[in-house]
Amino acid sequence: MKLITRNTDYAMRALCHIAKQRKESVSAAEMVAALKIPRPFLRKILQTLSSEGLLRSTKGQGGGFALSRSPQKILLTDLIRIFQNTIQLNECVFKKKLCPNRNNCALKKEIDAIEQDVLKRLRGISIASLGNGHHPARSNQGKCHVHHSSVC
Amino acid sequence: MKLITRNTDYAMRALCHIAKQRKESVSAAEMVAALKIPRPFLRKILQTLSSEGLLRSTKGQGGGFALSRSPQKILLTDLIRIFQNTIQLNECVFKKKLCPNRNNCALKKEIDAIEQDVLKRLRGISIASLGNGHHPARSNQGKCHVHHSSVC
DNA sequence: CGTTAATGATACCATTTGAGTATCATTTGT
DNA sequence: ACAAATGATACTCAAATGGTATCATTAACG
Repeated sequence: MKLITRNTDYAMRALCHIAKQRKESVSAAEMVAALKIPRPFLRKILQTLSSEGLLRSTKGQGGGFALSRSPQKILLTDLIRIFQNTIQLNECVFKKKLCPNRNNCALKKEIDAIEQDVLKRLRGISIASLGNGHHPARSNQGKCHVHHSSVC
Repeated sequence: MKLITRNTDYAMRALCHIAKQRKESVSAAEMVAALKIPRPFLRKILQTLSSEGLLRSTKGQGGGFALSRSPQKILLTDLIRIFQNTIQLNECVFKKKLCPNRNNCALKKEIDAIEQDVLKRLRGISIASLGNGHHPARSNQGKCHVHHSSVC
Protein backbone atom coordinates (compact mmCIF):
# COMPACT_ATOMS: atom_id res chain seq x y z
CA MET A 1 0.00 0.00 0.00
CA LYS A 2 1.88 2.99 -1.26
CA LEU A 3 0.54 6.47 -1.06
CA ILE A 4 2.57 7.62 -4.03
CA THR A 5 4.02 5.70 -6.93
CA ARG A 6 7.30 6.15 -8.72
CA ASN A 7 5.74 8.20 -11.46
CA THR A 8 4.43 10.66 -8.94
CA ASP A 9 7.67 10.77 -7.07
CA TYR A 10 9.78 11.33 -10.17
CA ALA A 11 7.40 14.01 -11.34
CA MET A 12 7.72 15.74 -7.99
CA ARG A 13 11.51 15.69 -8.22
CA ALA A 14 11.55 16.94 -11.76
CA LEU A 15 9.20 19.79 -10.94
CA CYS A 16 11.25 20.72 -7.89
CA HIS A 17 14.38 20.69 -9.99
CA ILE A 18 12.85 23.00 -12.53
CA ALA A 19 11.64 25.27 -9.76
CA LYS A 20 15.16 25.57 -8.39
CA GLN A 21 16.66 26.60 -11.71
CA ARG A 22 16.23 30.19 -12.64
CA LYS A 23 16.34 29.43 -16.35
CA GLU A 24 13.71 29.97 -18.97
CA SER A 25 13.56 26.26 -19.56
CA VAL A 26 15.21 23.06 -18.43
CA SER A 27 15.87 20.17 -20.82
CA ALA A 28 15.10 16.56 -20.14
CA ALA A 29 18.77 15.77 -20.65
CA GLU A 30 19.77 18.08 -17.82
CA MET A 31 17.23 16.50 -15.50
CA VAL A 32 18.33 13.01 -16.37
CA ALA A 33 21.84 13.97 -15.32
CA ALA A 34 20.75 15.72 -12.16
CA LEU A 35 18.11 13.31 -10.94
CA LYS A 36 19.39 9.96 -12.19
CA ILE A 37 16.06 8.94 -13.61
CA PRO A 38 16.08 6.66 -16.69
CA ARG A 39 15.86 8.92 -19.69
CA PRO A 40 12.94 7.42 -21.60
CA PHE A 41 10.89 7.16 -18.46
CA LEU A 42 11.54 10.71 -17.41
CA ARG A 43 10.71 11.91 -20.91
CA LYS A 44 7.39 10.17 -20.76
CA ILE A 45 6.63 11.73 -17.42
CA LEU A 46 7.56 15.18 -18.65
CA GLN A 47 5.36 14.74 -21.67
CA THR A 48 2.48 13.81 -19.45
CA LEU A 49 3.07 16.82 -17.24
CA SER A 50 3.08 18.97 -20.37
CA SER A 51 -0.09 17.57 -21.76
CA GLU A 52 -1.73 17.95 -18.38
CA GLY A 53 -0.81 21.59 -18.33
CA LEU A 54 1.65 21.63 -15.45
CA LEU A 55 4.59 22.32 -17.72
CA ARG A 56 5.03 24.44 -20.82
CA SER A 57 7.43 22.98 -23.33
CA THR A 58 9.49 24.48 -26.10
CA LYS A 59 10.76 22.29 -28.86
CA GLY A 60 13.93 22.54 -30.86
CA GLN A 61 17.44 23.36 -29.90
CA GLY A 62 17.68 25.12 -26.57
CA GLY A 63 14.19 23.98 -25.76
CA GLY A 64 12.93 22.28 -22.64
CA PHE A 65 10.34 22.59 -19.93
CA ALA A 66 9.19 25.31 -17.59
CA LEU A 67 6.59 25.44 -14.87
CA SER A 68 3.33 26.78 -16.17
CA ARG A 69 2.36 28.18 -12.80
CA SER A 70 3.99 29.08 -9.53
CA PRO A 71 5.44 26.32 -7.35
CA GLN A 72 2.95 27.15 -4.61
CA LYS A 73 0.19 26.15 -6.95
CA ILE A 74 1.53 22.79 -7.99
CA LEU A 75 0.21 20.35 -5.43
CA LEU A 76 1.13 16.79 -4.69
CA THR A 77 -2.52 15.96 -5.13
CA ASP A 78 -2.32 17.19 -8.72
CA LEU A 79 0.37 14.66 -9.44
CA ILE A 80 -1.43 11.86 -7.69
CA ARG A 81 -4.51 12.61 -9.71
CA ILE A 82 -2.52 12.51 -12.94
CA PHE A 83 -0.38 9.46 -12.33
CA GLN A 84 -2.54 7.43 -10.03
CA ASN A 85 -5.84 8.37 -11.60
CA THR A 86 -7.71 8.37 -8.35
CA ILE A 87 -7.12 9.76 -4.98
CA GLN A 88 -9.77 7.76 -3.24
CA LEU A 89 -8.54 5.59 -0.47
CA ASN A 90 -11.89 4.05 -0.02
CA GLU A 91 -13.07 2.76 -3.43
CA CYS A 92 -15.52 0.35 -1.90
CA VAL A 93 -14.45 -2.98 -3.27
CA PHE A 94 -18.04 -3.66 -4.11
CA LYS A 95 -18.64 -1.65 -7.18
CA LYS A 96 -22.04 -0.06 -7.02
CA LYS A 97 -24.86 -2.53 -7.32
CA LEU A 98 -23.18 -5.45 -5.76
CA CYS A 99 -23.08 -4.27 -2.21
CA PRO A 100 -26.47 -4.65 -0.59
CA ASN A 101 -25.61 -2.38 2.24
CA ARG A 102 -23.65 0.45 0.78
CA ASN A 103 -25.23 3.32 2.59
CA ASN A 104 -24.79 2.24 6.13
CA CYS A 105 -21.49 0.46 5.77
CA ALA A 106 -19.63 1.19 8.95
CA LEU A 107 -16.28 0.36 7.47
CA LYS A 108 -16.82 2.60 4.51
CA LYS A 109 -17.72 5.46 6.79
CA GLU A 110 -14.60 5.08 8.82
CA ILE A 111 -12.38 4.93 5.78
CA ASP A 112 -14.10 7.89 4.21
CA ALA A 113 -13.31 9.90 7.30
CA ILE A 114 -9.68 8.88 7.20
CA GLU A 115 -9.54 9.74 3.54
CA GLN A 116 -10.76 13.25 4.22
CA ASP A 117 -7.96 13.74 6.70
CA VAL A 118 -5.33 12.41 4.36
CA LEU A 119 -6.57 14.59 1.54
CA LYS A 120 -6.48 17.65 3.70
CA ARG A 121 -2.87 17.00 4.54
CA LEU A 122 -1.85 16.08 1.02
CA ARG A 123 -3.34 19.27 -0.27
CA GLY A 124 -0.91 21.14 1.93
CA ILE A 125 2.07 19.72 0.06
CA SER A 126 3.29 21.63 -2.97
CA ILE A 127 6.45 21.98 -4.98
CA ALA A 128 7.09 25.12 -3.00
CA SER A 129 6.47 23.58 0.40
CA LEU A 130 9.02 20.88 -0.21
CA GLY A 131 11.71 23.47 0.16
CA ASN A 132 12.53 24.49 -3.34
CA GLY A 133 10.03 27.12 -4.07
CA HIS A 134 12.63 29.91 -3.84
CA HIS A 135 10.66 31.88 -1.36
CA PRO A 136 12.71 35.03 -0.88
CA ALA A 137 12.51 34.47 2.86
CA ARG A 138 13.91 30.94 2.93
CA SER A 139 16.12 30.60 -0.07
CA ASN A 140 19.75 29.70 0.41
CA GLN A 141 20.24 31.49 3.66
CA GLY A 142 23.65 33.05 3.19
CA LYS A 143 25.30 29.85 2.04
CA CYS A 144 26.89 29.98 -1.34
CA HIS A 145 26.65 26.36 -2.41
CA VAL A 146 23.55 25.16 -4.06
CA HIS A 147 21.80 22.76 -1.69
CA HIS A 148 20.66 19.39 -2.86
CA SER A 149 17.10 18.62 -3.64
CA SER A 150 15.26 17.80 -0.51
CA VAL A 151 13.00 15.46 -2.36
CA CYS A 152 14.75 12.17 -1.78
CA MET B 1 -4.74 3.65 -4.29
CA LYS B 2 -6.90 1.60 -2.00
CA LEU B 3 -6.50 1.56 1.71
CA ILE B 4 -7.90 -1.92 2.00
CA THR B 5 -8.10 -4.75 -0.51
CA ARG B 6 -10.81 -7.27 -1.06
CA ASN B 7 -9.04 -9.88 1.02
CA THR B 8 -9.03 -7.56 3.97
CA ASP B 9 -12.59 -6.51 3.44
CA TYR B 10 -13.89 -10.06 3.11
CA ALA B 11 -11.95 -11.07 6.18
CA MET B 12 -13.52 -8.22 8.09
CA ARG B 13 -17.01 -9.29 7.04
CA ALA B 14 -16.39 -12.89 7.88
CA LEU B 15 -15.05 -12.04 11.30
CA CYS B 16 -17.99 -9.74 11.97
CA HIS B 17 -20.36 -12.46 10.92
CA ILE B 18 -18.78 -14.94 13.27
CA ALA B 19 -18.88 -12.38 16.05
CA LYS B 20 -22.62 -11.91 15.57
CA GLN B 21 -23.41 -15.60 15.82
CA ARG B 22 -23.53 -17.01 19.28
CA LYS B 23 -22.53 -20.44 18.12
CA GLU B 24 -19.50 -22.46 19.05
CA SER B 25 -18.36 -22.39 15.47
CA VAL B 26 -19.47 -21.17 12.09
CA SER B 27 -18.80 -23.12 8.90
CA ALA B 28 -17.45 -21.69 5.69
CA ALA B 29 -20.58 -22.87 3.90
CA GLU B 30 -22.77 -20.78 6.16
CA MET B 31 -20.66 -17.70 5.57
CA VAL B 32 -20.67 -18.21 1.84
CA ALA B 33 -24.43 -18.15 1.94
CA ALA B 34 -24.64 -15.17 4.25
CA LEU B 35 -21.93 -13.00 2.74
CA LYS B 36 -22.06 -13.95 -0.93
CA ILE B 37 -18.35 -14.39 -1.17
CA PRO B 38 -17.05 -16.99 -3.67
CA ARG B 39 -16.57 -20.18 -1.77
CA PRO B 40 -12.98 -21.11 -2.63
CA PHE B 41 -11.85 -17.56 -2.05
CA LEU B 42 -13.49 -17.33 1.32
CA ARG B 43 -12.09 -20.68 2.29
CA LYS B 44 -8.61 -19.48 1.52
CA ILE B 45 -9.12 -16.37 3.56
CA LEU B 46 -10.45 -18.34 6.49
CA GLN B 47 -7.51 -20.67 6.32
CA THR B 48 -5.16 -17.73 6.42
CA LEU B 49 -6.97 -16.23 9.39
CA SER B 50 -6.66 -19.59 11.11
CA SER B 51 -3.00 -19.98 10.45
CA GLU B 52 -2.42 -16.41 11.60
CA GLY B 53 -4.12 -17.18 14.87
CA LEU B 54 -7.20 -14.98 14.56
CA LEU B 55 -9.50 -17.96 14.22
CA ARG B 56 -9.61 -21.36 15.82
CA SER B 57 -10.89 -24.08 13.53
CA THR B 58 -12.45 -27.45 14.12
CA LYS B 59 -12.41 -30.04 11.41
CA GLY B 60 -14.89 -32.70 10.57
CA GLN B 61 -18.61 -32.74 10.56
CA GLY B 62 -20.13 -29.90 12.51
CA GLY B 63 -16.81 -28.10 12.47
CA GLY B 64 -16.07 -24.56 11.49
CA PHE B 65 -14.41 -21.41 12.75
CA ALA B 66 -14.56 -19.36 15.91
CA LEU B 67 -12.85 -16.16 16.97
CA SER B 68 -9.76 -16.89 18.97
CA ARG B 69 -10.03 -13.63 20.90
CA SER B 70 -12.61 -11.02 21.69
CA PRO B 71 -13.92 -8.80 18.91
CA GLN B 72 -12.45 -5.75 20.60
CA LYS B 73 -9.02 -7.21 20.14
CA ILE B 74 -9.26 -7.96 16.44
CA LEU B 75 -8.16 -4.81 14.70
CA LEU B 76 -8.42 -3.73 11.13
CA THR B 77 -4.69 -3.19 11.22
CA ASP B 78 -4.22 -6.88 12.01
CA LEU B 79 -5.99 -7.78 8.79
CA ILE B 80 -4.12 -5.23 6.74
CA ARG B 81 -0.88 -6.59 8.07
CA ILE B 82 -1.89 -10.13 7.13
CA PHE B 83 -3.37 -9.53 3.70
CA GLN B 84 -1.45 -6.51 2.51
CA ASN B 85 1.84 -7.43 4.11
CA THR B 86 2.74 -3.87 4.93
CA ILE B 87 1.00 -0.96 6.38
CA GLN B 88 3.54 1.59 5.29
CA LEU B 89 2.14 4.30 3.16
CA ASN B 90 5.53 5.69 2.55
CA GLU B 91 7.69 2.85 1.25
CA CYS B 92 10.16 5.24 -0.31
CA VAL B 93 10.27 4.19 -3.91
CA PHE B 94 14.02 4.28 -3.69
CA LYS B 95 14.86 1.16 -1.87
CA LYS B 96 17.73 1.79 0.52
CA LYS B 97 21.02 2.46 -1.25
CA LEU B 98 19.57 4.01 -4.33
CA CYS B 99 18.37 7.26 -2.89
CA PRO B 100 21.26 9.60 -2.25
CA ASN B 101 19.27 11.78 0.04
CA ARG B 102 17.18 9.52 2.15
CA ASN B 103 17.57 11.18 5.49
CA ASN B 104 16.48 14.66 4.67
CA CYS B 105 13.85 13.86 2.11
CA ALA B 106 11.13 16.40 2.65
CA LEU B 107 8.51 14.36 0.87
CA LYS B 108 9.29 11.27 2.87
CA LYS B 109 8.93 13.22 6.08
CA GLU B 110 5.56 14.58 5.11
CA ILE B 111 4.26 11.18 4.14
CA ASP B 112 5.64 9.60 7.27
CA ALA B 113 3.65 12.08 9.29
CA ILE B 114 0.48 11.34 7.38
CA GLU B 115 1.09 7.66 7.84
CA GLN B 116 1.29 8.04 11.59
CA ASP B 117 -2.08 9.74 11.60
CA VAL B 118 -3.68 7.11 9.44
CA LEU B 119 -2.30 4.33 11.58
CA LYS B 120 -3.59 5.94 14.71
CA ARG B 121 -7.08 6.04 13.26
CA LEU B 122 -6.94 2.56 11.77
CA ARG B 123 -5.92 1.14 15.12
CA GLY B 124 -9.19 2.40 16.49
CA ILE B 125 -11.18 0.16 14.18
CA SER B 126 -11.97 -3.35 15.39
CA ILE B 127 -14.51 -6.05 14.71
CA ALA B 128 -16.32 -4.80 17.77
CA SER B 129 -16.26 -1.14 16.79
CA LEU B 130 -17.93 -1.89 13.49
CA GLY B 131 -21.10 -2.54 15.38
CA ASN B 132 -21.21 -6.27 15.76
CA GLY B 133 -19.24 -6.88 18.85
CA HIS B 134 -22.33 -7.59 20.96
CA HIS B 135 -21.43 -5.16 23.67
CA PRO B 136 -24.13 -5.60 26.25
CA ALA B 137 -24.62 -1.87 26.28
CA ARG B 138 -25.20 -1.39 22.57
CA SER B 139 -26.58 -4.64 21.33
CA ASN B 140 -29.96 -4.68 19.70
CA GLN B 141 -31.52 -1.90 21.67
CA GLY B 142 -34.98 -3.27 22.28
CA LYS B 143 -35.61 -4.20 18.69
CA CYS B 144 -36.40 -7.81 18.08
CA HIS B 145 -35.13 -8.21 14.53
CA VAL B 146 -31.51 -9.01 13.93
CA HIS B 147 -29.93 -6.04 12.24
CA HIS B 148 -27.88 -6.49 9.10
CA SER B 149 -24.16 -6.43 9.05
CA SER B 150 -22.99 -2.89 8.99
CA VAL B 151 -19.92 -3.86 7.08
CA CYS B 152 -21.00 -3.15 3.54
C1' DC C 1 19.65 25.21 -46.07
C1' DG C 2 21.01 21.19 -43.50
C1' DT C 3 22.42 19.49 -39.21
C1' DT C 4 21.53 18.91 -34.56
C1' DA C 5 19.25 19.27 -30.27
C1' DA C 6 15.30 19.23 -28.45
C1' DT C 7 10.07 17.56 -27.57
C1' DG C 8 5.53 14.81 -29.34
C1' DA C 9 3.19 10.68 -30.11
C1' DT C 10 2.82 5.83 -29.72
C1' DA C 11 3.41 1.25 -29.21
C1' DC C 12 5.43 -2.18 -26.85
C1' DC C 13 7.34 -5.26 -22.95
C1' DA C 14 8.21 -7.17 -18.16
C1' DT C 15 7.14 -7.72 -13.42
C1' DT C 16 4.21 -7.60 -9.56
C1' DT C 17 0.01 -7.88 -7.21
C1' DG C 18 -4.73 -8.71 -6.65
C1' DA C 19 -8.47 -11.79 -7.23
C1' DG C 20 -10.04 -16.03 -7.74
C1' DT C 21 -10.13 -21.35 -8.98
C1' DA C 22 -9.13 -26.21 -8.48
C1' DT C 23 -7.63 -30.39 -6.35
C1' DC C 24 -6.40 -33.61 -3.17
C1' DA C 25 -5.46 -34.80 1.66
C1' DT C 26 -6.97 -35.04 6.42
C1' DT C 27 -10.04 -35.04 10.25
C1' DT C 28 -14.26 -36.25 12.69
C1' DG C 29 -19.26 -36.95 13.92
C1' DT C 30 -22.95 -40.16 12.89
C1' DA D 1 -18.01 -46.45 5.98
C1' DC D 2 -19.65 -42.09 4.69
C1' DA D 3 -20.44 -37.35 4.69
C1' DA D 4 -19.22 -32.89 6.15
C1' DA D 5 -16.04 -30.17 7.31
C1' DT D 6 -11.00 -27.86 7.18
C1' DG D 7 -5.69 -28.07 5.56
C1' DA D 8 -2.33 -27.59 2.07
C1' DT D 9 -0.96 -26.20 -2.24
C1' DA D 10 -0.62 -25.06 -6.87
C1' DC D 11 -2.45 -22.76 -10.52
C1' DT D 12 -4.73 -19.11 -13.67
C1' DC D 13 -6.14 -14.49 -15.16
C1' DA D 14 -6.30 -9.52 -15.43
C1' DA D 15 -4.83 -5.01 -14.26
C1' DA D 16 -1.41 -1.81 -12.80
C1' DT D 17 3.27 -0.39 -12.42
C1' DG D 18 7.64 0.52 -14.24
C1' DG D 19 10.13 0.93 -18.06
C1' DT D 20 11.92 0.75 -23.24
C1' DA D 21 12.01 1.83 -28.16
C1' DT D 22 10.98 4.18 -32.32
C1' DC D 23 9.73 7.52 -35.40
C1' DA D 24 7.85 12.15 -36.25
C1' DT D 25 8.09 17.10 -35.59
C1' DT D 26 9.98 21.46 -34.42
C1' DA D 27 13.35 25.11 -34.19
C1' DA D 28 17.95 27.36 -33.42
C1' DC D 29 22.35 27.90 -35.40
C1' DG D 30 26.20 27.72 -38.43
